[in-house]
Amino acid sequence: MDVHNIMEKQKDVTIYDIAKDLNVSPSTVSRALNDDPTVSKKTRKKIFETAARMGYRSNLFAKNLRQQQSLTIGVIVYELNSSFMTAVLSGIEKVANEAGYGIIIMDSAQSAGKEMVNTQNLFHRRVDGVIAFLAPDTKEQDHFRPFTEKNIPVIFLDRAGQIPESTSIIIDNAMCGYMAAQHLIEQGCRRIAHLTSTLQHDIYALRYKGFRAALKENALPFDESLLILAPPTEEDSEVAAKKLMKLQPLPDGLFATNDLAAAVCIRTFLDQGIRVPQDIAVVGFNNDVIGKLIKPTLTTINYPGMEMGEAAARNLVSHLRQEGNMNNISTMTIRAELIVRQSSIKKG
Amino acid sequence: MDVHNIMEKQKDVTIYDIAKDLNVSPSTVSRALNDDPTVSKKTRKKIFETAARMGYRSNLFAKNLRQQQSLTIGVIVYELNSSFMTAVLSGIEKVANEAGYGIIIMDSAQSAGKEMVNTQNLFHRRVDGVIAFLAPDTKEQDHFRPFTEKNIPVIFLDRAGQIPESTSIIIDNAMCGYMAAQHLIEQGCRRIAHLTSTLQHDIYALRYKGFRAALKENALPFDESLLILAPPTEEDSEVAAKKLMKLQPLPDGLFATNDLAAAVCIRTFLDQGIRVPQDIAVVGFNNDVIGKLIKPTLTTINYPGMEMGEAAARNLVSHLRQEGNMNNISTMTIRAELIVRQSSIKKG
DNA sequence: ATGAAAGCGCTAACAG
DNA sequence: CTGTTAGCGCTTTCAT
Repeated sequence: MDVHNIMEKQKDVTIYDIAKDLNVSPSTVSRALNDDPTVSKKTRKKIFETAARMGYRSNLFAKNLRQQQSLTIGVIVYELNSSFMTAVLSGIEKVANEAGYGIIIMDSAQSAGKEMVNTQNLFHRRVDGVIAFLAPDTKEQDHFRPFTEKNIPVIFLDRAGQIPESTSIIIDNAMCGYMAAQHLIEQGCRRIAHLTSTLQHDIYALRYKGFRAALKENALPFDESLLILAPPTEEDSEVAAKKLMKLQPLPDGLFATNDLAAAVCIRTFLDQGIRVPQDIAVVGFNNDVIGKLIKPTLTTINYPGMEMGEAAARNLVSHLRQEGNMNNISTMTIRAELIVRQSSIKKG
Repeated sequence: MDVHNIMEKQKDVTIYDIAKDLNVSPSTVSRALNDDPTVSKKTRKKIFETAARMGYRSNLFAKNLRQQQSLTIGVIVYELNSSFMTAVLSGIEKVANEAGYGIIIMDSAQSAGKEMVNTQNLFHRRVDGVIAFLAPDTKEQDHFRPFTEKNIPVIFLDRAGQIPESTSIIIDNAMCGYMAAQHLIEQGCRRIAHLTSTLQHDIYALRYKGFRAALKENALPFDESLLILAPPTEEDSEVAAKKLMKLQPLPDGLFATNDLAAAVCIRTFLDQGIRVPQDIAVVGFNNDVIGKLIKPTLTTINYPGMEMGEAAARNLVSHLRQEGNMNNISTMTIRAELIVRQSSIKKG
């Protein structure tokens, strides 16, 4: 048996092989394969046939090396398992693919350190552009500098980037906070608690700001004990829920900036005999699938992932194509809306 | 010199630039940068300093072109938004990164067509190896042939691959089905329904087989009306739940092969006044986070994603390194276990 | 310990 | 419409 051949790497078919086989020049083969109209139909056809027959695959490395571009967009996310992220990703992919770009996804898994590694990785892979969700604990953004220094466009989603040359696509977080609070107030809530991750980050700070603004407009008091900070994990949210239940008097409303956190709170409340929405009305954030499965179903803010992804990719592609009509946008704001379900309805 | 270049794309620093700057040869620079011990400490140090100062980044395209390898593993998944997938991905990433490989993730979004595009894409990107979750509607696997023909190892997860040279990492689905049924029987269930996606696929067929085996062992009857087929989406699962509720007499147990489907069923049952677990005990599959948040909490089969991902990556890396000690494994089975929660407990 | 030179596979002037 | 040629940036013999 030919034991050796099994271990050996197959030699690849190149355009030279095709050229030799057909007695044409490599350039003609290259042109044909790239749909250059100057190649005659006849040779074109022959070339495609031979390429298929010989099992040719183009060598992206050589192509990229030569063309100084990778036709690839790097996407950095801070998590993968949320329907929001999935929606964003599919939006990006759709637009990018239509424009001839591939995407490569890197997950920072909630870690600023990993995010830094990912940016370096993408940089070395020479992506033509970057779409990034900053990790929750990312402070400064110098690790994106290498891109902007090389004129590689960077688009930030969700959290606005501080790099001047970059574009950010966000929602109006203050408005969302305002809507959530206003809705709870309309349902008769007078003592509304707020559960959020951290006020260090603008998205949460803004939601909180809008929330407070609504309270103020309605002349409702708010004391610091009603503000609970906890990462949106199952464990931390449960601890937060218990803190909420200890408040005297019990709040009659809760605005949580995360659906998972809201769901865990509702579960914990119900376990302790606190009724939702009768005793506490709850509003979440993100419109994750989970909100439709828990009892009561969860009122939430729809964070339009697909639209954001599409907007980001479209913007990036136009940057890359130097189309110029979108190049000077520094911030785009996507519309988000309140989805009312059972968890907040006190009034019929 | 061309003054216009200032506005144009930055020219990259190459090893030639470093070499010229230091009056050494490009080969020396290359060697130094790759930690070749034959380079003297002194020049080595100088080279690293100059590289950093000049903002050098190695050109992966040139390197890959030269070395005929990409140091990249392609990962194809059929969905992104499940905690199972996330766990698998992080397992893969951890092992791959430790071994010096990058990973590139492609989402087939439940579509065999997209899966085919993704395989071609990875093939052209010349990944050194592939880890794949087949899409639910993938029938034959010829699109993986190009890889095996070039001796590029392919590892299938979840669903066993049919390509002879490939390795598959799976769980014992029949055993899982058996465990689920056995548990329900022990809880006193006598008329157990089964909700699954399709019996076309071995994983579901095997779960069903194990389930039936347990019934038979306990001399319990099963008629075809108790078998409901539906894709594990929210909408389809709701339709399925309604079908289940129409059965006469009502089943007293349900084994669903997906946690989301199980959750939707429970919600629908409760909405109609059917109690869980008292009237129907429910067991799901996957151990998604959702199972801990719904009321009652969901008994399920823990599908150990992280372990599967690690096993897959470890196996692949050893293939690539020709270590030989794992090369002839065709199937690895990972242990899965039953996690008992409220939705199935009829007996204290 | 270092250098010279060739070549990985491709594309893009330029020349017919 | 097609061919010739040079070179993208890197690694790797082979030579010194």
